[in-house]
Amino acid sequence: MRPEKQKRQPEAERPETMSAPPARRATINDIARLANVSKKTVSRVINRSPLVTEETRERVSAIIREHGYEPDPQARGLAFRRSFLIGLVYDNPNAQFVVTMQQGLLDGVRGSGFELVVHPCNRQSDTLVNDVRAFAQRQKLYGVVLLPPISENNALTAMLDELGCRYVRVASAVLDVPSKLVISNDQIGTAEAARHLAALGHKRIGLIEGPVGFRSRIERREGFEAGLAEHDLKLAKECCVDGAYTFDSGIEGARKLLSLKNRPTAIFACNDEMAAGVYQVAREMGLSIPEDLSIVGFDDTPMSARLWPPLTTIRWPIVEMGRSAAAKLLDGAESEAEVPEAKLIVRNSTSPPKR
Amino acid sequence: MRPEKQKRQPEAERPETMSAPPARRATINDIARLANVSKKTVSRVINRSPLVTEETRERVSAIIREHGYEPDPQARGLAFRRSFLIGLVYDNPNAQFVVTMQQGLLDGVRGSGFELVVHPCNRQSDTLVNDVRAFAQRQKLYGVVLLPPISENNALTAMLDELGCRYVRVASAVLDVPSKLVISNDQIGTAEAARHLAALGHKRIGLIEGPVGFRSRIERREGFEAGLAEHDLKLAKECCVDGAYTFDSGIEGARKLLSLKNRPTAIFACNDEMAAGVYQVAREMGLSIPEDLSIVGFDDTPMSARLWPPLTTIRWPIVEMGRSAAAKLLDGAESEAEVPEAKLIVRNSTSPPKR
DNA sequence: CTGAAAGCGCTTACAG
DNA sequence: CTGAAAGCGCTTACAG
Repeated sequence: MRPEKQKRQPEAERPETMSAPPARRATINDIARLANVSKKTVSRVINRSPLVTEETRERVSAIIREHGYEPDPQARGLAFRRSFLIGLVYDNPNAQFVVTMQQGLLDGVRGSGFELVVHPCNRQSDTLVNDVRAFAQRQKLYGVVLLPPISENNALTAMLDELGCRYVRVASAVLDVPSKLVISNDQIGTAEAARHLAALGHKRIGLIEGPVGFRSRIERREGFEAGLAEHDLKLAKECCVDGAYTFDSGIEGARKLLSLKNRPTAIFACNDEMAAGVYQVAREMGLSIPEDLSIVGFDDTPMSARLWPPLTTIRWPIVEMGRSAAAKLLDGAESEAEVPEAKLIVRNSTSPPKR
Repeated sequence: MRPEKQKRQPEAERPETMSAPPARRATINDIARLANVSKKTVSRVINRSPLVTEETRERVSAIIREHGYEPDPQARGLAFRRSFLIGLVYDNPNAQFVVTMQQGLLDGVRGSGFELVVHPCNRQSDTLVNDVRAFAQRQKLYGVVLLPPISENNALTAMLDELGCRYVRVASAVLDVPSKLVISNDQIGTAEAARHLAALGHKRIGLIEGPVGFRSRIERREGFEAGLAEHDLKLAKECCVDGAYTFDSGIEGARKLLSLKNRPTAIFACNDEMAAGVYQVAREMGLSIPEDLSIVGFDDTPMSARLWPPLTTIRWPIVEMGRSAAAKLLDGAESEAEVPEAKLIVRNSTSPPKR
């Protein structure tokens, strides 16, 4: 609360070039008067109530259009006891993912009168649930979109249920009912990556996993193993190392894998950042990519195409997932927006193993 | 408007696990009753009006705290004829910049009760101004933050003035009064980059510029030339090529520069994306970095450190700029938040020229 | 199918 | 310094 601020020098802030205050916008009362109906009837038209004769609806609609009337979301929200705001709650270090998701959500929300309010937060914080509760409660959010990994937090969704606040989770596994879930199907992409490497002839393959506690860690690994299994390949125990979806953890993981006596001819890093770390270690060790080492990432960030050689990686349909999340929030389960599958983008970081 | 949606199966959406509806939150009336004052007095306390005795203020504040009362921003907004929402209006392809800026803005807004509503838009669209007007008007935005390059659009700010909607522009040049401007001082960073290259002994230096029409194009170039001038160096005409802040434009620019008969020993690309394009061309041509070609970028995106060799680039204080923008919007000109200067991050893409 | 009254939770403008 | 009344622009619950 910093409300006194707006009272300070209220005139001084008005630049001299400022023209007369803008004409008052039409309200529901204006429309009602002009249409010769009660405001309640205008309200019914706004809210698409069936309890209006076609003729009345036409007349009122015409006047609404004519005057460019738009109902005030604030007033409407106050009466509805619910705002027209959608909260985007996330704790994701991947800026590209967040911005792309925002774009998809905004796509899905376009023309609906809803707005997107961003709310980054800290997964580690022990006030996380209370923070989000305060946010949802204070703004009387219409709904919330939860991005991974905090979309996996059931304490969060339990709190939202308690509040009666809708939500949609974007997640890599079936963590909820379909109407509250947009699933990323990481397995499909990682299985394809595994098939690709196997088809190239790689037998000994390294895996740098996501962080423990992230659902995507499990999904990506399982998909990858399933893909290998189709080629009767298995991941050697020593060829699996932990990662944290960070560049540094990719470096660390690659060091471990590439210092193995029998070192892998290919490495699948569970995201592009870690794959970039593998590049770095390969360079330090004088291994050339892909001749000495094939590398596959996950995300298809812009960076992946800037690396040298350009990285083979998995692209997932983030924009479409965002659109779908918005649709589920606004329209409920009824709208099953199409979300294409993740797919492998083959570039130049993969080739058959030497010899 | 899709208001009928929320009426459909209102019960069905309530999961069975859902506990009783949450206790009604305290309102101004509850506090007034409990404190034995009128709601107007509570309102005065909320709004830090001086017209309340210290004793009354104490008593009311205690009850507010005790009940965890928070005034409803929607109701307050309706009465104030202004919301507590800040619009972030941008058309910037750099996801990292946008997310980092969001973070800074949110930092600056924290605890104030204001929220950030994202509104990406299209610079090219001829309905841009009307789109933003509708947005600001409909939501009765408290204020708007404009990111480059649309922060340079005076039609936009004129419209906002006309609406009486505060704004702060984030821009690379003095485009407005200080209270409405957070300046990025690109010149400081690019001058340093020039000095760095000159000090290394480069004489023939190439420049890949930003897109025509972007103010940062001019600023970055001028700073760079100023830095060179300190070492009595000048940019050869044929060594300046247009860019568009995209990877592809960096490739194109680098091709031109590196096919010059007397080719530059160093290239300054006006952002990291274009610098990545220069890497690519250098590789294609068999030039090694930095031995055959030194490269400097601008932005210090995470990618810049993943390139090989890691890119020397200019880091600007995006978070601090965001904080400053929020402070200016909320507190007015009075708060002159500190914004550090841009600075050169020297990595391994620069060295003295060969021979 | 339509509307008058009351209310959502605040603040304004006016008294005192 | 404090408060009763009216109002912000909508919707709810209730009549008819």
